[in-house]
Amino acid sequence: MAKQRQRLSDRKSKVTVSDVARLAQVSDSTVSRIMRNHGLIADATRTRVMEAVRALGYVPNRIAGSLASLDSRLVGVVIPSLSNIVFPEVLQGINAGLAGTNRQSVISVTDYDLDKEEVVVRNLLAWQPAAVLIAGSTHTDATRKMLDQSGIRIIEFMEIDHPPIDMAVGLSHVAAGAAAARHLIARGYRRFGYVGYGGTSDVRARMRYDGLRTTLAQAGLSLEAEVMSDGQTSVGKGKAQTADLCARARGIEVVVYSNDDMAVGGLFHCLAAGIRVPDELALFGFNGLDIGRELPQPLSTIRSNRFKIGQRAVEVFLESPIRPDAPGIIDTGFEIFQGATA
Amino acid sequence: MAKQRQRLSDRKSKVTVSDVARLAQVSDSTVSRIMRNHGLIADATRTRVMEAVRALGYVPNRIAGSLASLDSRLVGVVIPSLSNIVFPEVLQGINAGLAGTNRQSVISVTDYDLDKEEVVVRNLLAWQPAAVLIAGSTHTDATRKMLDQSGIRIIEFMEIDHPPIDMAVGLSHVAAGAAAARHLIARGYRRFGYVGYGGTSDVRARMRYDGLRTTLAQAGLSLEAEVMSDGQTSVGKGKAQTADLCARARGIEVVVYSNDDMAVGGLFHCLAAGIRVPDELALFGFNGLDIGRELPQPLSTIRSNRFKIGQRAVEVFLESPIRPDAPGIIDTGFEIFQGATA
DNA sequence: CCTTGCAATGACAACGCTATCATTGCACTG
DNA sequence: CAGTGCAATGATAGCGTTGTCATTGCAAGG
Repeated sequence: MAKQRQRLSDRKSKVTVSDVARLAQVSDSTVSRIMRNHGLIADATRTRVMEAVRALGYVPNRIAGSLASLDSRLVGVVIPSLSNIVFPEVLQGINAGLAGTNRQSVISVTDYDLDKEEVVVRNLLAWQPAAVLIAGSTHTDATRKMLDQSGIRIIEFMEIDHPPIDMAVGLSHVAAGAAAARHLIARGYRRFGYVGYGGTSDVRARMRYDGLRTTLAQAGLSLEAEVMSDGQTSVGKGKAQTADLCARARGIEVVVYSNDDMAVGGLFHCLAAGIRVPDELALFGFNGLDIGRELPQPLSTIRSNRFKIGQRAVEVFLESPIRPDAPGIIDTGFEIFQGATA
Repeated sequence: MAKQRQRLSDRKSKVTVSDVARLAQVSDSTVSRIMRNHGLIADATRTRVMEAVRALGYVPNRIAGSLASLDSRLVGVVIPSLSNIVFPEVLQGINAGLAGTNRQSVISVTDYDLDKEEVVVRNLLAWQPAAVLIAGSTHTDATRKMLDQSGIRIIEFMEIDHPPIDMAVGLSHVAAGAAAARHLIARGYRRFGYVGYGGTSDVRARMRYDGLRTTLAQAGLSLEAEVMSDGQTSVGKGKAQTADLCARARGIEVVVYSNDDMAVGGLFHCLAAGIRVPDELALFGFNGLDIGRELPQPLSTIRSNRFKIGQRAVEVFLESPIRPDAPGIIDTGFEIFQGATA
């Protein structure tokens, strides 16, 4: 005779398939099939079972289901930040792509910390996701190895400047920085300043910066003044750092910003300080945020398409859930927005 | 002799506890204990097992673990939107509260749609979360029933104007609307306009609106002009609707906005149209977003503390993971920010 | 009336881990 | 040196589903 130990003394009185099956006078299998809409079921049976489901308030346990079917229906998403609006925008694209699918996203935030990213990825993989969508291509070796060995689809989004583990969806930030330089040079600017944030932690901002500098150098130009700060982007920092730059440097014609938040702050400084934009000082951002377009003078910037990046990343997975032999890259591009500040 | 069917022909060659145990010459139990840091383990054994873990690249399967321990370590989070920056801010607070815990958040978005919320909640509960943090107190009956019957902690955040299922953490939006009215009346304004979004879908914006109107009415005043729009908040809408309102209404002294996004748009309109703020037209927002503070004139508004709301919501759960007998309310308050636009 | 074929349902072993109880071995104690 | 206590480890039955195979019952066909 079996021991029948009480596994957990305070067992939650959870309703299980068996409870439903008993009430509806069918087997567990039938209930399971009905809940999953899978296989042939007589109408009468379906009705009877659904009544039992409602009567008992049965909610299938996806944890057990995932274990049994070896399919969690989860898509892991790793982003560096929630306070930088671009990532919620990507998440919207991801959710849009996932809508109508039976898959669900699980989001983790790394705070731009690669060690934290490693922890976060390990925890994510423990949930046996069908794919991982992760921002950027810069990871610790251990992270990269885990992602690679998982065998599932790994979509690295936002940037395509580095060789991906599996697939990269985004834009070239080096190219974007270079394009900004060429555009501004073509518009006659020669004396450049730079205002940025994130120091070394925001790799993509850094790549744009590098692209900008390199292209300026090729034209015999340079950044005559820069003000960088640590931590998160903010309009406030953009404002303060622009004030700082104006105080320090003479004769700067145009300031390039790491992104639109900072640039908006720059414009606010100019408005408050009575600096005429773009005549006295021109401003150029990056991202093409909505707010930039609504400013009294539309912000000159480069538009990236975050929503599309998220959506496209999901599509890649949905179109081929199995990792292909060779890595690939999808360039979602970018677009210079003329605006009125540069 | 057992049948030993091959469950899944294409079995992923996953590494399991047993593989690790075999390599390290210990039992499954010991590996499990080591992975969970639970129970007494000899140093030598721990080292040997961890080596095996590394050698095999073992990642514990939390789905199996959750099923066995009947604890998913998940906290479900339901929010209406990602594009309204306030919700990512709450998420940050939630993540902050969860940091250092072994719990993980799972986020679902409803797009301000109560039917979608019902689906989303059902899917969330299927993952057997230890708690659900959900924005707002307005749900379908079915949603409310599911949440209630789950027996787990249900923290409704953002608003405390309705009786909660279990616990509500946030502020009274009716009171905030009323406070705005009193503040502006005290500052001498008599002729009010309103610019809002979300129609009926953003219940909290609606409550602020109601609080405002009621209090104005008590003072014998009313909203002389209003412009409402559907869908998501945006600076652009605030700008356009303010232009609209200015074109339509004469003699309005102050415009109250459903929130800061819209108000910032309003200020941009005034800047572009040469309307002097607050002399010709005063503006008053809601939320206390960072950007409002950095404007050339700081936006007059009411600060709510989204980060704190998220953090507090998590704390409630962590402090008592079991649902108490009686519902409760935690008022995180709000604060009028004088600013320079009203 | 006996096959065939198929729609409908049932039985039961996985899935990978952990809670529980059982066992081992060794340092002390008296 | 038997007895005691405890640190360390092992064995195993679930956890609630689902995939697979088996079975049932009934209509159609000869």
